[in-house]
Parts: sequence; C-alpha cells; structure tokens
Amino acid sequence: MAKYKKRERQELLLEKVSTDPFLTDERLAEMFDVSIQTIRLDRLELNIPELRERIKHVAREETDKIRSLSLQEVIGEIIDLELNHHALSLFIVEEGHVFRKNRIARGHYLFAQANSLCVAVIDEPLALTKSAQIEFIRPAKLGDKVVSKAVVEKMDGRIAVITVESKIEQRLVFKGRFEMYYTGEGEENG
Amino acid sequence: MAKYKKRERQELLLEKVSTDPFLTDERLAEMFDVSIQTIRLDRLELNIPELRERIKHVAREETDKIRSLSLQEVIGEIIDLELNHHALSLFIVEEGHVFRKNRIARGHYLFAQANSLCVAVIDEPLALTKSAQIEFIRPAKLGDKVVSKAVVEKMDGRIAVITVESKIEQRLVFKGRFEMYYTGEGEENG
DNA sequence: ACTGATGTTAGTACCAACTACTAAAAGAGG
DNA sequence: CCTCTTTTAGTAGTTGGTACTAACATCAGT
Repeated sequence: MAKYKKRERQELLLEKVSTDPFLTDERLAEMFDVSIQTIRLDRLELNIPELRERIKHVAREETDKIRSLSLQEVIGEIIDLELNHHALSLFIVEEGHVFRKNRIARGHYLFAQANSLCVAVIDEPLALTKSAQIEFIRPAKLGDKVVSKAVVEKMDGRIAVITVESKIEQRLVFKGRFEMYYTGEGEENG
Repeated sequence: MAKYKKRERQELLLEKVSTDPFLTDERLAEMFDVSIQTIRLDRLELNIPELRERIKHVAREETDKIRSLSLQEVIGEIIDLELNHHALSLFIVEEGHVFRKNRIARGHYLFAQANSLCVAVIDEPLALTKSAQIEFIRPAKLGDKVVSKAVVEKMDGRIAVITVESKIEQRLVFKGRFEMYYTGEGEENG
C-alpha cells in the first residue's frame, strides 16, 4: 500500500501532531513519504501552527497549570469570611479529586476544604489543627459544588473549637468538629 | 545608578530567565541596557540555553509533570501492604505542603496520607471513608519523612475500623481512627 | 601616564525551522 | 486529450539564535 490520499493523510497528521507536538515538518514528511512542501500545505489547510509555536503553546499552557496548582494549596475558594466567627468556601470537584472507577471524591479533599477553612477563619499568625472528629455522610461526585461552612464555637486563648458542615445543593455531605491550636507568635524562621 | 556590574547582572539574569523562560536575548539586552552580545556571553558563562531550548525544556518537563500529578492522587508512597491487615506508607514533606511562614505541614496532607492508606489497605472495589477521629500531636516540618502505619482492627462485611499512626523518626505526630465503608460492587457509571 | 587584564560591543558567516510566494510536474477523472 | 487537483521544487525573507574574530572601553597596579 503506497501513500495515503490527501484526506487520510491530513487526518493522521492532526492525530500525530496532537499526540506529539515536537515533530518537525521534515520528520512528518518522512513519516508520510511526501515532500516537506506537502506537509506545509497540509498544516496551512488544517491551521496547524509550526513546531515552535506548538512547543511554545505547550510550555505556556503548562506554566499556567503550575500556577493553578499552587493555588490549590488552599482547597476551595473562600466566599465569605468573618474572622473568629464564621467562614464559607466553595470547592468544585474536578477530575483530579475523584476515584477513576466511580467518580466519587476522595475523602481527604473534603477534609482539606474543611481544614483550610478552619485555618482561614482564625485571625492569628499561627493556627494548627489539634484534633478532629469527622463524618462523611454522602459521597461527593465529579462536578459537584461543595459549600463548606465553618462556625467558631469557642476560643479560650489557645484552643478554638470549630464545627464545619459541607453541603451539596443543601444536602449535608460532610460534617466535622475541629480543635485548632493557635498563638500570636508567628515564628518566621525554621 | 547606571548599569550593573557583571556579577550582579549575571545573578539577576539567572533569576529573570528562570522566572520567565520566554525572554529573548533582545528583551534581556534592553532590560539590562547592554548589547545583545553581552547577554550571549553571559548565557554562555552561566550555561543558560537559548530561548528555544528553554521553552522546549519547559514543555517537555511539564508534559511529564502531568504524570507525576496523577501519581499525587495517592499521597505518600506505599512501602508495605498486606491487604485487609496493615499497610505502611512514606510521605516526604515538600515545599507545596507547608505554610510559608513557619514551614509546618498543613494538617490535611497528614490526613490525606492516612486516608489514602486506609483506602489502599482494603481489598474491595469500593472503599469510602465514613468517619474519623484524628489527632495532630506534633507538627511535621519541611523535609520530614512521615511514616504512616495503618492497622485494620475489624471488618464486619460493610464497615472496617482502622487505626493509623504516623511517625517522624519514631516520634508520633499524628494518630487517627477511621471507619471505612466498603462493598464488592464497583459501580462503573455515575 | 603606560601596560595588561577584563569586560563590552560590533560584525560576519552560518544554522534550524520555518512563512510566503511562484512555478513546474504529476495524477486522476471525465 | 484536456482539465483540474495535488504534489513537488525552488527562491527570498524571518526569528532567534551559535561560533568566531576583532575592535574598543574600563579599571587596577605600578
């Protein structure tokens, strides 16, 4: 079987280039046993940018992913906050948070949302989780919007007690009782 | 104050290039108010590759990071496992896991290690956390190697009770009691 | 002030991987 | 056979460089 027809070649080209953006026109020409010019024409017709632009695009995209990853250090977005009283955050369950099998969110992400909310609600330089009792009432699934509410029950100068309830569309999915240790000393050096 | 000395400029150059790998020699020359040749000499001395190589490197590196990201779905590396009995995992505290201020690990990472260990130790298609009581005894700091041990206390066909102890160099930093819900039905569709 | 060493700039030839364009050759279909 | 599409060839120009040579500039020490 000799060369492909134009149509086939272009389909395959798209596939090749999207699976491996690092292919030069020269390599591609060899792969399809056509001239470089043909590959160029194909790219032109298919609006496939040149090698360097493809690489640049990948690099840009991925440097963005690092940013959104380090934003993930606080799980969930805080949408309401009154220091030392209460706080509200929203966490949207995405691909990375679920078991592949059943698309149920891993428990520790729900915990992380609650835990970082507790850290945020305390208006002190140092706030660490001391203990917690938690319950997972219902599973959260891919795409669910989990709203978590933390209420500070008491603060005695060292320990704060906070209750957290997380809901999806008004239905309780998680609750917990957190004891947080806090002080005014923000030790800067390790 | 006019131009920088060679030394200073090269330090700044390294910083600039590593924070933004997309800078051409021309842009850099403008920024430091020197000729392009000087920038080239600097790059040569500092072994900084040219723009295209830098971008290629970022693109390559980052396509790899997608892999290591999906590895992150289990926090910690499992180093010993006897299904339905016990499991051991190692979690090394890195930059992304700590508060910047004091380099203490965020609580939910220690929880995540324990939680995913509990999921792993149960030899059933579906295993979800039902509830947990946890205690943070001592803070874990940047660079610490946290060894977590999960022991299955009992399994009654639906609920497993697991105790977890996490230690850094033999010293207890975290303990918890987890109730896990499990079944043989691995529902594939949401 | 003169001498060297170090640092900076200029300029040339060359490269990869292209774009944009023109033009010729090859095939395929009626 | 003629026509229309497809493919190939070839030229000029671009970006962002390398590698190299050579001319200046700056300052340090004597």
